[in-house]
Amino acid sequence: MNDQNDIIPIHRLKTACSACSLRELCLPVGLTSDEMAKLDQTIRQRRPVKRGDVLFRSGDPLVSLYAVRTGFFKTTVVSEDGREQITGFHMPGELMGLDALGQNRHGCSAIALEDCEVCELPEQQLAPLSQTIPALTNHLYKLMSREIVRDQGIMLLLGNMRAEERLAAFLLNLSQRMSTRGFSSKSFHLRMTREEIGNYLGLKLETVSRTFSKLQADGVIHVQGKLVELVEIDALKRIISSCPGLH
Amino acid sequence: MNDQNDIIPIHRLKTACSACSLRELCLPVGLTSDEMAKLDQTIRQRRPVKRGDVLFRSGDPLVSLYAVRTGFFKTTVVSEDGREQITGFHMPGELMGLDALGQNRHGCSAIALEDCEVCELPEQQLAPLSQTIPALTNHLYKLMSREIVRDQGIMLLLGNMRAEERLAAFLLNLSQRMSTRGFSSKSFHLRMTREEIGNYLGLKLETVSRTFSKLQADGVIHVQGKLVELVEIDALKRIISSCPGLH
DNA sequence: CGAGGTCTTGACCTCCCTCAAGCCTTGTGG
DNA sequence: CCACAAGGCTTGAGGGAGGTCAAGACCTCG
Repeated sequence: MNDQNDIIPIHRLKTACSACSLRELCLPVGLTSDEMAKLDQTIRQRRPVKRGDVLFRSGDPLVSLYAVRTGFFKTTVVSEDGREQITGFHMPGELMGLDALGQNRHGCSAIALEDCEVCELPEQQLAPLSQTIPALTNHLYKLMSREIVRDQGIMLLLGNMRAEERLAAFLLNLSQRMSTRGFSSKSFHLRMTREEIGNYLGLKLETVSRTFSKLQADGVIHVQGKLVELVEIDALKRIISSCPGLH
Repeated sequence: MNDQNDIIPIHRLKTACSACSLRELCLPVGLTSDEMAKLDQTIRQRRPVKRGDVLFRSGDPLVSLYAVRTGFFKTTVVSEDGREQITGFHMPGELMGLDALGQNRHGCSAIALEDCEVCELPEQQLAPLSQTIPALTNHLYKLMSREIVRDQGIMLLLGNMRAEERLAAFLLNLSQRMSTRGFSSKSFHLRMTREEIGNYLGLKLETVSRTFSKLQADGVIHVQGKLVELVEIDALKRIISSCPGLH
């Protein structure tokens, strides 16, 4: 049936979705190798993005959806008067640009926090591809839906939590995502500055710094610049689910 | 071609999507009358929901998507330790439950703030319907995408704005949505309590009350219990786009 | 008409912000 | 390879926006 897909041309081995180490996290999830081959044909792989580069800007017309292949991105929204809010940090295997499907314009900007590579799914291919791969439609629904759930979680964090809880939740979230990607869940490099962490969490950079110091003094984590080690993960979890202000 | 759809049975006149006053806001947007007829056949209209009733609960398996037909809903997420965050207030024509498509479980709870009616789109019909009405797939993408953009806007509000700005943004948002539905944009009833407003905006109810009083003292609005009149809409807009804390 | 929920207002307090100073890290050009 | 600049981080001191606690007024609905 799909035997022609069992042999992948050597020269594509390194880039094809079907051979990508992220295929279980990224767009191809749940596709047959037949379907994945179709996907491979429409996706432009391994486009490099330099640190600091803007992949797309809020307001730009939607050209493509982007999957992070390597590296780290942040997405930001900006209010009329210029206030910026970081809405997410994005790791390999995560899709960016879903918020643009509504108006065919990006609602946020994506900026590389380090040298990155992205895979590109042209918007024009989206409708035809959805027709030929019904599972993809469904998968995109799921991804968008998960994005909504994620955002709602952040709303809870911003609306209800104190500084220490926010930072603990942030670290645990990073830890969990690192481990999903096969990295250590206990120690990792932060790719973003204190200011960016603070912006994301609705705090000032000084508060982030102070809270890191406090967590370290409590023996819960160990911080050295951008290197973080989660010493007592359970204690971190206890921080977010203990609620002193609750009756 | 679709002449059978030009005549709508009398007994359905009041309930069919094709005759609904919200059809330009709700799911049917952009559908042909042919397509709308198909939609009409799968949607259960006018299911009543009593004030205080829970339409669906976070964690419930996804049965249907719901469109508000009349009345007002809130959706809430709850953290493990019981903290609640209101993630949105929902007016006629708005769809609820999109966040459940990811895991086939609801990620938030929907509670009626007054006696309501909802229209119900069974989840099982979603895939087949998407096949027969390609425009619907696209429309659902757009709705979900818009939800993401909306949530990002709230993140900006929660992360960056002071109490007065949050409340001004909240009132302007309500005003704009009321006017889209043909109601006055200058005065309306708040269907939610001060506590619910505060929870949504990341403030305490006392702060909401105080801020209402201050805005009234400044002559920008007039509040009498749940009745609000926006006296100086431009002044309200100026509040959110003036940023004293910005350099 | 009374009870319970809702709203307002005051007084006080706390958590986080602001401002400031100094240190550390990183990268660049002499 | 070092010097220096610039950005990033830490820490302290003080202040302010909003939270907390409390009391009383005002709905509204059985």
